Amino acid sequence: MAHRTISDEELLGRALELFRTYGFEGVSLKRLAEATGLEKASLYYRFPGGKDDIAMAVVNGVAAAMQHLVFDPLHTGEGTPRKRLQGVIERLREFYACGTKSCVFDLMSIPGASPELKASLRTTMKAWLDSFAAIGRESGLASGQARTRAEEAIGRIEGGLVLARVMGDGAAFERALKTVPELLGTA
Amino acid sequence: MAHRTISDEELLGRALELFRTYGFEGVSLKRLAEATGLEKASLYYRFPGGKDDIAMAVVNGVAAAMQHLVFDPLHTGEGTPRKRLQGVIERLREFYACGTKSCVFDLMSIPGASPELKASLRTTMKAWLDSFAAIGRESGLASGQARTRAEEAIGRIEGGLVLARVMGDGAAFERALKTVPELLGTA
DNA sequence: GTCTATAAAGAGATAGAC
DNA sequence: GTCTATCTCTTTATAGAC
Repeated sequence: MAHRTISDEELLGRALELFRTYGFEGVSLKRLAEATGLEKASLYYRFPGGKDDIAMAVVNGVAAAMQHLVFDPLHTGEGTPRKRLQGVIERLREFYACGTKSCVFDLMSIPGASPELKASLRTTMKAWLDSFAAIGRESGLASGQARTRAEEAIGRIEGGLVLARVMGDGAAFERALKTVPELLGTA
Repeated sequence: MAHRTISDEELLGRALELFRTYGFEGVSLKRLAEATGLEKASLYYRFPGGKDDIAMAVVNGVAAAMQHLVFDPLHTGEGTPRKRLQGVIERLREFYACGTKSCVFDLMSIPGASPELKASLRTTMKAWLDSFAAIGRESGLASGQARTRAEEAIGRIEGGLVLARVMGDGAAFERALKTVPELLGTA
């Protein structure tokens, strides 16, 4: 079958699912080709840098997703901080499929990934910390405590995802999400 | 050079460092051979199942390490719960090298690892949860809350390790460790 | 118990047809 | 813009010498 085109968005979405499932090192071009319905050579045409290039595009896509799933609604959205944070938590629950899907920050931040990729992950993580700290301040926390609590909340979420993966049960992630409003002062 | 023997303990220690650095999929037999000073064929002689076999032995070693670094001192050790937990936290700090080393529960619990390996990780994680819950109860927490807090503490530790890796700075792990005594009621 | 050598499969990468 | 074909290097795994 010739010319089985697939949009960049669809392609990168499927690549994301592979990377967050198998980890950076666990994803091969063969797997990417099977998941996208393209041959390896076609992937090289669209992403000349090969796997690193695709992984970078995936991570940039995640950064964009975090921007409009989390950062924008928290910062420029309507309603009380409490309501905005509730909405963000709902979107995180969906993004991580109730704890059944792992975090790309976790599985792609290991050696083997390019320095650029790791830098992008770090930048997005910083933005997440800033975003949660801002909502904490808006809810009345002092600046220093808002930073501490933002790290605590994100740590709980990431740790909950690890626990959920190890235990084979998303419940630990759900419980972690529940602690976030109190940590950020919107409970 | 012939017959460059290495003890199982030393061999598995070096393998552990590889697995917790590069993840399960990122470790090849070539890397294991280089790190241990043995040829690949020698590794197959000692671990006939190859990489899966070595990984399983590594994870069993980690289970044993957790037993005498964490579970035994918490359960049968001397001193107040507060003192025992302090000692355990010190040992965890050392085991994770102040947040510069990742958690084997995290990096080895992905597809690619054998079901037996994942089962062993889960069993050890359950033991960790039980151990922290027991110290919480001993410190006066109600049974249900002790379980919740144990998961919270381990989640914070695991999340702190993920944050430390992503940010390239162990500080997030150190801050996570600091929250543990309060969570378990020994602060 | 470790070595050298090698086979077979998988991975990354490119050339050239359509 | 995707395909088939191919090349090289890596990885897993085994056979047989010492």
